[in-house]
Amino acid sequence: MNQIIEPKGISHCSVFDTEQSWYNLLTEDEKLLIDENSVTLVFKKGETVCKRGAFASHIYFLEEGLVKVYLEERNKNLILMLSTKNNLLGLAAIYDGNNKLPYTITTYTNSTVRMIDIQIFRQLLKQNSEFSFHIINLLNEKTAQIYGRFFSLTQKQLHGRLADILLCLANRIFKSNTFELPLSRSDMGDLTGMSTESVIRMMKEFKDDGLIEMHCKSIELIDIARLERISEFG
Amino acid sequence: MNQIIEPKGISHCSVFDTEQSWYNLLTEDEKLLIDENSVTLVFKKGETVCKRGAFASHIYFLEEGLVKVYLEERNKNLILMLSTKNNLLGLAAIYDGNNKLPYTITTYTNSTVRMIDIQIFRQLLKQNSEFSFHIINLLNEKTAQIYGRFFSLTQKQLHGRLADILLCLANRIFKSNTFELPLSRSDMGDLTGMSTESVIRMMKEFKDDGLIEMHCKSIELIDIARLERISEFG
DNA sequence: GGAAAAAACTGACTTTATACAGTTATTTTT
DNA sequence: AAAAATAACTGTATAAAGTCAGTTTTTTCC
Repeated sequence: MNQIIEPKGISHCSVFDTEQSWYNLLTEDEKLLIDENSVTLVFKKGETVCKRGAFASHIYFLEEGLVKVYLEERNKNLILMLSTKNNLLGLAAIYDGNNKLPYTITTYTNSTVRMIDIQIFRQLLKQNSEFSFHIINLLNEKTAQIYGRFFSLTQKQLHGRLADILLCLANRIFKSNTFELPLSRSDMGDLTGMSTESVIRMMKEFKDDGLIEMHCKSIELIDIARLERISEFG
Repeated sequence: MNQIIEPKGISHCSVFDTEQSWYNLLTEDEKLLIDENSVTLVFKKGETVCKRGAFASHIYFLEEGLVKVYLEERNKNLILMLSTKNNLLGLAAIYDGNNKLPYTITTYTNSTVRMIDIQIFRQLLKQNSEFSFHIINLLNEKTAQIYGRFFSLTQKQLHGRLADILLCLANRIFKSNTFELPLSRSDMGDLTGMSTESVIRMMKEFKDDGLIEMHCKSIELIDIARLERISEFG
C-alpha cells in the first residue's frame, strides 16, 4: 500500500543561517584569491552595509552580527530577511547584466562583514562548478524561505504572521524561547507587513492570552504549541 | 559633480520569460545527454504538471504554453509566478538535500513541456560552470521578480496591486495592450492576494474610470500612464 | 543624574477589504 | 438546443487593520 506523503506546511521563516561550507569548496589558490581580494569591516549597530540601487561591488560575508535585508520605498519598508552570522549576502547582484543591488542591508548589532570583490566571486563561480553548485543550493534555500514568507504575509492575518515571526526568532535566530529583541516594534511591523500599532496591540493580546511573556524588549515564548497552531491557521 | 543615481521603483512583475540560451552553453555531448534523458509531454489546458510536496524528478522546460506556479494550502492559493514559453521551471528543487517540489504547476493553455531528468541536470551543473553560472543568473532574476511582487502584495493596496498585474500581463505576457485573459477572476485574486469579489469590483472601477476597456475575458488597457501612476503610489 | 529624544503604548475613529447571499451571464455537457 | 454547471457580478453587512493624536515609558546623551 502506498504511503500518502503529506507536504509539510509552507515554511514561513525569515532567517537564513548556513555554515561557511562554501569556502571549503575552493582550492588553496582560490582561497588565496578570495583572501587577497576581500577586506573585513566592522559595522556599528544601526549602520548601513549597502544600499539598494548602488552598483554592486562586493559580496558580503557576515562573520558576526545580526542584520536586516530590506526594501524601502516611499517610507514603506519590507524586511526580506534577517541574517545571522556565517551567511553570504548580496548574491542577488551577481548577475552581470543588472549589477545594482536589489536591497539595502543594515545592522542590528555590531557586525563584522567580510567584503569580497564581486568580480573575483564571479570568476570563481565561472571556474569552479562545485562551488557554483553550492551557491545554487544556497540561492534555492533562500528562495524557498522567501516563498514561505510571501505566503505568510499575503495569506495569513495578523495573529498568524506575528506567531510566525516569534517562532522564527526563537527557533532560528536566538535558538532559545527567551530572548532580548533587537528589533523595534516598527521593525517587527516591516517584517510582518503590519503597522507598528498593530504589532503592539497584537503582542499585548498574545501576552494577555498567556502565549508569551513580555516586558518591552525581553520576550519569552510560553505556549509554543498554541503559537504553532495560530501560525498554521493564519 | 556626481550624478545622483536614483534607484528605479521596485519591479512588481510576475512573469518570467527568458530565451533558451542555457541550452547553447552545453557541449555537444552534454546536449546529447539532455536529449537522451528528457521527454516532451503535451498537457491540456488546466492540467497539473507537478504537485508541491512530490519528489522532484525533473526540471521542466516550457516549450509552449502558459502556466501558473503556485502554493496551495487550506484553500488559500498564492500564484508565485506565471510563465510563458522558453522558461525553465522546477529549478528550486535542485538542492540535493530537500528534493521535494516547493510549488505546484498547472497549465492555463495547452502546453508543451520538456521534462529533463533532474539527476542529469544536476550532473551538468556540477561539471559545466559556464552553464551553472547562467543558471545562477536565472535564479537571481526570478528572485528579483519575487521580491518585487512581495513588495507589491504586502505594501500596496488593491488598486496598486491590480494595476501591477494588468501592466504585467500586457507588457510581459501578451506584449499587447489588448488581450484575451486566460485567468479567471479567482486566479487574478490568487495572483494579487485579493478576494475574487474585490478583483471584480476593482476591475469594474478601473473600467468606470476609463483606465481599461473590458468585456468579460477580453481586456484592453486604455490609460497606461495612469495605470502606472496607480501602480507606483500603491 | 537629568533633560531630550526616541520608542512603546493607548483609545477613538476611519478606511479597507472580505464574507455572505444572492442574481445574472457564460460556458460546458448531453 | 436545452439543461446543468461554472464563472462573473452585485449589494449589504461585518470584520480586519490602519491612521491619528495623544500619553507614558525607556533609552540616549550631555
